[in-house]
Amino acid sequence: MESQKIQMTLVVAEINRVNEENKKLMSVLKSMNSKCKYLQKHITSLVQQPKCIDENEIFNPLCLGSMNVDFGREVSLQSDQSSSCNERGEEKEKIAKFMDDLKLPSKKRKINYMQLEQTDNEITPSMDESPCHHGQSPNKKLQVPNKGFSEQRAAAKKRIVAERTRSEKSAGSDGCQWRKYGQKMTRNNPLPRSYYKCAWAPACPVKKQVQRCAQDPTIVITTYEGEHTHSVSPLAMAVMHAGSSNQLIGEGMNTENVVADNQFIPCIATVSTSSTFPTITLDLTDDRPSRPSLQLQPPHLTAGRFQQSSPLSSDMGQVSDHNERGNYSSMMQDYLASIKADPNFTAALSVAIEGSLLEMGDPVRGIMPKFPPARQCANGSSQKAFA
DNA sequence: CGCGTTTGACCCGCGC
DNA sequence: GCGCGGGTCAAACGCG
Ligand SMILES: [Zn+2]
Repeated sequence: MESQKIQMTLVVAEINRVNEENKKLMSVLKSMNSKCKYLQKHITSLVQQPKCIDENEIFNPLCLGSMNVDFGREVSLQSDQSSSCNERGEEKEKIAKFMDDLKLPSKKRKINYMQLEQTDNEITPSMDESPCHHGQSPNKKLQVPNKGFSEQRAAAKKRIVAERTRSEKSAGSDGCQWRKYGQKMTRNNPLPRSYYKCAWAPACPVKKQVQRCAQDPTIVITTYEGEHTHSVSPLAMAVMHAGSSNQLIGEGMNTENVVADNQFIPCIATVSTSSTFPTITLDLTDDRPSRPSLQLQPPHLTAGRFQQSSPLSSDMGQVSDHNERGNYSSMMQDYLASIKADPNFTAALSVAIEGSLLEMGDPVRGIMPKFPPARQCANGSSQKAFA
């Protein structure tokens, strides 16, 4: 009898706790919905504006602010509405001044700008030179010559997202499985750069580069390139699409300027068009204590669906936070990240979730996105798998 | 022994 | 044409 009473108390407490969480979730969903609406409205208005890029436009970095935003379909963002095409002379001067401010070797200031189309944009990492601000320096490799536009444009179809994280905050693991295939010392950074390929599917073209910041080795800059050819975990999705799903905070002379206000993913995505190409940098180094760090290791990993020895285990992988694995909080973050990654899905999901939250106790079970099965990379030589 | 990582070699594009 | 630098390859290595 006494034990039943205790059990009853526990159950009531649990119900209360779940109710509280439900309330929190409801408010989060509402806020996310309003943000989604705002973003979509914003995008719609931007898309309706006439493009200021024409076929002959070579030097107009302000127009290069147009970026690839993947909201299920690809749309274009003109990141600076105020800069019209009529002001190019003035803007050119600004750019020249900015480049001077960068104190780069003269050869590196020689920039060729490729034209960009709505679905044809490249978001570059500028992780070389890697100062601890959001990388803005032009990268030699990323300079695109005027010649060979078709090739460059084909290459530009690759989506590139740069992510800046603190290593001690689960920065390296992002819900995807990676195999390291190279490491290089780079000219402008005493710390090596690591090269990873997606190991979930042999044919998946996605690569990522990981480099620690020279001035603050705890900061890791991760650059993702390409789109997964397979379904990925919501976390990977969130990272790969975070440039569009996170609100943007501007810096530099031509950035999308929206105050970041995200309680669940402490990420500031910076879209910088001050350098050669627009850059999306996801700043996960935010230390605001009230905001839990992004749990980049999805909860399903705790069920042993991944190999213990992640490819990241030797370097960046040591940052995975085992203490919080599998707890409810991280699950919620994963879940929210996945929702944020797909705004089109958000509205429909939120209605369904809203209903289910009112009826059910568990707000998460049954609505987690489907994962691909963990793949053992056991098909012979790891190198040959990508030959 | 299998698998992932390491690391020197190689390739390629670019600037001079 | 040459040198430099970044990216990739692949044999060697190490770990479980
Ligand atoms: Zn992949």
